[in-house]
Amino acid sequence: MSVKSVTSRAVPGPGDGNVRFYEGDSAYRGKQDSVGYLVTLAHRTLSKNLEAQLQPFNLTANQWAPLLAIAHGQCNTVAGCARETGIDAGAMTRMLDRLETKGLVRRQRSDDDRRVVNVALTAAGKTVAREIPPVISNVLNRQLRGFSQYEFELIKDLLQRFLANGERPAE
Amino acid sequence: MSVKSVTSRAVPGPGDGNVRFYEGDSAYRGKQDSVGYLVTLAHRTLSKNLEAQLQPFNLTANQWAPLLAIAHGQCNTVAGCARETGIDAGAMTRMLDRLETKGLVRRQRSDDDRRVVNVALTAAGKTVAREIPPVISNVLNRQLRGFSQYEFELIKDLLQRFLANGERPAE
DNA sequence: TTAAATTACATGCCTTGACAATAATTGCCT
DNA sequence: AGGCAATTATTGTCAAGGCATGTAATTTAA
Repeated sequence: MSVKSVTSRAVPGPGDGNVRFYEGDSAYRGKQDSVGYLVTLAHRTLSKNLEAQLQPFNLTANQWAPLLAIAHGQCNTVAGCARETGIDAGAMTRMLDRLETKGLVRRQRSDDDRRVVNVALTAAGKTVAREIPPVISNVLNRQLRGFSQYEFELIKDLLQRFLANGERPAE
Repeated sequence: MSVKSVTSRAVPGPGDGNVRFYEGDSAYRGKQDSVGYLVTLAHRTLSKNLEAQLQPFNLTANQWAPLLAIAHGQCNTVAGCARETGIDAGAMTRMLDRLETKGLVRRQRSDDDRRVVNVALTAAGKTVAREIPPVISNVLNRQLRGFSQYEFELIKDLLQRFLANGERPAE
């Protein structure tokens, strides 16, 4: 299902693309009026809930993503996993330190290219990677309670555009 | 403008409230399909852009919020500001340490209740608090480029519901 | 009026991420 | 071969937040 058909590009208002939602001096009325604040809080709540449900697996809210990325073959090096999950390479090195300490990940210097460190899941890591997707799904579904299928597509579309705008460098 | 009239509660689908958007085993197809991932990335991008624009003020992406909360009289103690901004009290102590170091905030033990530390802006803090709202607004408006007024209300409504679902304790 | 519960703040420890600097390696070009 | 640029991984430093603990002050309750 595509939602593009109902976004602003399809239904452009008179001043489309130049609407000023927030004005400098008056700012906003309250916290729940600020998209920024809402995004921040949404992120925090989600992390908290993920963390709670992942506790039986001894995983934090940020550790499942790289784990699944490796499991799905989306990356097999430090830099690759950093790119894949969108975090800093240095942060990924230390993330893998922690996952390795927990016995979920194995690292080995590549022979082909000795700059590269190859990353793979251990047996325990594979087991966890098999068991966590339902947990993640449950948390997400829970936070989406009351959403229609249409609204589900809608929030993704709006967030993607918010994100894309943010990544475009300031002119 | 209210958006409630187009949300799922007003237009309930057949299985409203119990839609499973993510299934345990198959998880999701890609990163941009995960609302969680999108929320995380939206938050990261926003922080980055805020940080860039606040650089002239020697402020980080997280320091403007408590500053404005104090300026607007929404809090005047450590615990109060922690509640107001939704972060941990210990984290707020250290946040105020940093703001105090920068000369933007002043702390003084209360005489009425000596557990309490009263927080206030310095002259420099007041100046900054006056100057930053336009900066915040610009960043938010930029990330909302292409949004119609209707979509602006929509994303807030959807995020609020996502957030409210997340804060409701698991039954 | 004591004892117990509560509140406010601060601190320590941990995870996390960004940025910058560094070292090693590789590829390319002359 | 030598030089140079790009890539890879790691490390240090900083900001930040969560949780648990500790301490002092205050409030509630017995």
